[in-house]
Amino acid sequence: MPSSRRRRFGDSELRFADVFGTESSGSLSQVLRRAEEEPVDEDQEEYVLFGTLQGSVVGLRYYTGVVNKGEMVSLVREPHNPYDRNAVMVANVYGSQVGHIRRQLAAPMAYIMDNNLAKVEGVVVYRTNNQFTMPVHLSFWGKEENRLAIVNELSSHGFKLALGSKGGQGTSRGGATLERFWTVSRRTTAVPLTPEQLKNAFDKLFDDLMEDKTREMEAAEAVCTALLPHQKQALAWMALRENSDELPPFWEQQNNLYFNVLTSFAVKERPDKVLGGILADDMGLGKTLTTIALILTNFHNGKPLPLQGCAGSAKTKVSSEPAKTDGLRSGSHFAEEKPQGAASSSQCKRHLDASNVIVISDSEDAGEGVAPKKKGSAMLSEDSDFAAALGGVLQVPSSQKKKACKKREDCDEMQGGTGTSAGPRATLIVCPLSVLSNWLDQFEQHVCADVNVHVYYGSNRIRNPRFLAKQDVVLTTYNILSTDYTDKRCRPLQEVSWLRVVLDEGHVVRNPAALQSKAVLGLRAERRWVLSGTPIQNSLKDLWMLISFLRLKPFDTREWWNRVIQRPVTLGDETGLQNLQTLVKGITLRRTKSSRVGGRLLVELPQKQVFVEHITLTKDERQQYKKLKKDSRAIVKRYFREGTVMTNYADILAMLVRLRQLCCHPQLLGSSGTSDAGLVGTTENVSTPDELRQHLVEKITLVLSSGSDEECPVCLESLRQPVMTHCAHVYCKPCICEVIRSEKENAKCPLCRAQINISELVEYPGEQENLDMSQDKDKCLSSSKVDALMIHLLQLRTQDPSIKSLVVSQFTKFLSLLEVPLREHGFNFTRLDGSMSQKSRVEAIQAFQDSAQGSPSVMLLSLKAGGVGLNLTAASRVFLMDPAWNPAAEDQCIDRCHRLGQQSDVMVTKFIVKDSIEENMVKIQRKKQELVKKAFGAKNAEERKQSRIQDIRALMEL
DNA sequence: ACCGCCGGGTGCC
DNA sequence: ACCGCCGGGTGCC
Repeated sequence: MPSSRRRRFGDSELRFADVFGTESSGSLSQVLRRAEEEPVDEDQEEYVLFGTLQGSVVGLRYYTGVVNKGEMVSLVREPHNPYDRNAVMVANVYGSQVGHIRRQLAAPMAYIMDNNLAKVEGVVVYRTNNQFTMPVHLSFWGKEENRLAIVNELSSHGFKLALGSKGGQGTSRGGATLERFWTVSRRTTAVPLTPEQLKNAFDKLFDDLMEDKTREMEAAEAVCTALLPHQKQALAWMALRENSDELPPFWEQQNNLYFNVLTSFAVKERPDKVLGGILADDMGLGKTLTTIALILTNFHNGKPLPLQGCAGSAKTKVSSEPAKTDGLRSGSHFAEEKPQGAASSSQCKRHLDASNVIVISDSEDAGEGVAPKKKGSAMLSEDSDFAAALGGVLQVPSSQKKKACKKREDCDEMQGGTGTSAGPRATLIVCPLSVLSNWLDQFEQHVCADVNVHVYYGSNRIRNPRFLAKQDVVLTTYNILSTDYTDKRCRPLQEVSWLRVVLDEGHVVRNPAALQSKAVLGLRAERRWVLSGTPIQNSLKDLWMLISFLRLKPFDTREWWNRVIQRPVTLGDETGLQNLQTLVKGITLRRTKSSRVGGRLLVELPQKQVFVEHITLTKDERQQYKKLKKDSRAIVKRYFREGTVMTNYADILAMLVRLRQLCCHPQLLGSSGTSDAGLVGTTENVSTPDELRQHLVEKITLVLSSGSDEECPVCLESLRQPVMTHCAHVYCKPCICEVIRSEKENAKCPLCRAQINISELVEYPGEQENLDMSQDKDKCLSSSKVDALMIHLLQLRTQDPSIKSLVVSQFTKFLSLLEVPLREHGFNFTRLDGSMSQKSRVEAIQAFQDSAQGSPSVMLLSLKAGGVGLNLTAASRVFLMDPAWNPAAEDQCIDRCHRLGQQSDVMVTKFIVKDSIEENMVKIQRKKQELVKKAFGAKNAEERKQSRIQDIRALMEL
């Protein structure tokens, strides 16, 4: 850049230098991403193509960005440009500025873009040999209602939109006249698909993902559980993905350039490798074990993790912050109860005996760099630390031990000392709290070497990045990750350079606006993995987060994802679908329980049978139910009449809860349950702020104490840290706080648009065990449902006392009520619910899984307690006491025992009260399941609201 | 830019 | 000479 020009255009040059200068690529992505964080980034699914326009890009000679024929460009408004506040900048896929839109056209475009009337997308369809300007093909996308405004604005500046032909194409060809300039080979023309075809295509997305992924790999010696064949395949594939030198999907090498087939973008530098991917195996196929095996086996180029091992210990060493009793002390009890090396050294020996003891001789004379002859030996010989790790057990000559110890100590002085190189060592695993203990269990169970697993959790967690980097594995939760992220001053997880980051249940991260998403995207790592049985939860949009996390350029920027993948696919473009499949295929391994390898089932599970048992209420129960239903209906009817269903949503939910409770047991309603007072009052007769607050606390307690699986209207997930607004709507605390923060003083409730602010939010006081319960013990009445359950349990005990059962309810209070008859009949039982500490959970699970005589035969389980990873295979009977809103939650619950390791056939009994709200719920469940099958996502806020209202009608039979 | 536009030089053909 | 025409300088926003 000549200095005269720099002076001349000083202001703007400088600013661009700031934005683009520091990094060679990706900076614009950040700018774009920042822009997209603003609320204007609505569902583009409703967008239609208004038309196209030929424009020109000027000022090419001032910028370095290049564009090839057919390449897509992005258009970015530059409201602060000193020469023209209408300026529209043009940038290529990698974010380098190419030029500006000519000012005459920039004027109407600025208006359109600033008022969010349309999204304008550019493609440089052909190039002239003009070095100063180039033509750009602009397509205008937006909501139908804005069409007129756009057409008017353009025509007032003398521009006219040409009708867009064959819309949809991400690599938009726009006007038919331009078709001939399109040279990149695209064989198929866009043929819209029917929803049915689309759905099938989505299923197919994961088909054929097995091919050439059947090679097996043995796990490192430190893994002492024998992997099943399909797990060895997954391990081989994962290691391959981590050591891969391949170009990411859609990149091809052409001469000395790297060319992106989809965006036509070419760069000299090789695009960053995408190390990692999505392990999308079905639940129960052992994603956790496979990942543990990966961590231990593939530290560097297929070599195992070098383990320190000075002492004679050979077990997973779990550490967490010292003593602190705030809720959860994951893992610490392992250390307390089983001092290092004591418990499992026998396990280790067993393992070593069974595998190869040649280890030592090999490791001594193999020297450096000898090609591996057999599994294990080479890994050991090439890494003295690892040999030393085993040495503790195998009695390596003491000189070698000492040497290894010394080395380890030295390494500890360096940040993230690895024992072999200066590169990062630690793997960060982020998981939902519910499966955290499962990870610890699995490390404990499957690893027999000295692996440092540090639990980063609890208020006294060690916020020291240097310390964290030195661990082998750091386990934390999404919650901690996002909480830390809000503290700008101390974000240890963000500071560490991880060898590997694993997102367990990765689909929980799907809303790009959520804090946890930002935190996840900010993590630094060489390799990235997403574990999820259901990578696409609701819609294709969900996948973007994951792709973005994996940094699959250029799709980690929302614009390119939308243009090239999401919109073409949702518009039914077959090419778009093919592209999506190629993309997913390249980075995903998915097998289901019914997948077959070489004609054989991947995993043979015992049978599962589901029975529905209809319960008839007693005369008394029926009468009570009828009365409550009549009163509730009257109130809901009134809301419908007044059109205030949404504003009184919490009240309605509370009434529904009461009806459901009554189906289970009258005592669930509590003291107020028997009279009209039990119905929720309106806020009208509440005057003081204190009263209002108290009132809201009662409401939120009523709505949530039941375990009703309400979703947060912002993140669409199950509620996390639920809070209630003054207008009585429930959200995740972080979600609604984020809304309030971004909207400042004018924050409105997303559901009813009432004014809200942070100080007025009412927190959910949590599950309180009803105290009168214990006093009522003796006069505890039974109920039809309780009786039905007891008949089953007693029968089972006579039939075969070793059979274990899960008794599941959403109402923890109901579980407490059930304890009474269980005790009366001398059942030994355990209990697992959300209010329990991590420690007592683990104890409950262990006790239940124990097969010894006299071990508990029943587990009282709250539906949402314990996450997906929970392993309750000791049970072969499941009693679902009450239907859930979300049928998937029930299935998940059943799968906790119907999974790998289950020895017997599983029988599930669902109790449904005849002629009650429960039957209506089942109907809705069924309908929803069909909907999920048919329409793929595509539900916007309004549709969701409508469907909720419809649900209420159906439930109340209105 | 093999353009458009601006402004200075110039002035029959 | 308050025009036309010529040719050099110049050029995104």
